[in-house]
Amino acid sequence: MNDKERRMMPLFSIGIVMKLTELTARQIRYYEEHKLIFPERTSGNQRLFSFNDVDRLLEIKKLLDNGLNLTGIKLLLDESDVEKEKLAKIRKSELTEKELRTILKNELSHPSKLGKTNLRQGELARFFSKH
DNA sequence: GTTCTGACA
DNA sequence: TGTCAGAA
Repeated sequence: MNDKERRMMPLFSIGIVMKLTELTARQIRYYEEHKLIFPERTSGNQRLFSFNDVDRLLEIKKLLDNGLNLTGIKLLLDESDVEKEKLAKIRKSELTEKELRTILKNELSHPSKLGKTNLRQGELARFFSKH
């Protein structure tokens, strides 16, 4: 079982997640209604949260403190997920030279969080020295 | 005892 | 968002 599968595994009850995130059950259910998290359900219809869900909830909590509304947070989280996949591929060297060039080109014209927080300096430097 | 959905002074 | 009801 790889890391991705581990992070997606449904493990925690809402009670556990409440303690882990210091959010109320009401808030957690509300965020699910608004498609910010996707917990599984037990045969008895009780929510089961993954490590990923907990991570997202902690991020949501932080973003809420910074004054963002749920819509903005959803956009950021979705975008963040896309970038995480890019990084995962880059780390596993699954990208072809052509794809690497495309990503770099896009980053130069439309800088995203890839070049700010997600990408570490070393990784960015690697792009430039690659060719 | 815990969690679920729906509703609202 | 908090909280209560009624059910699972």
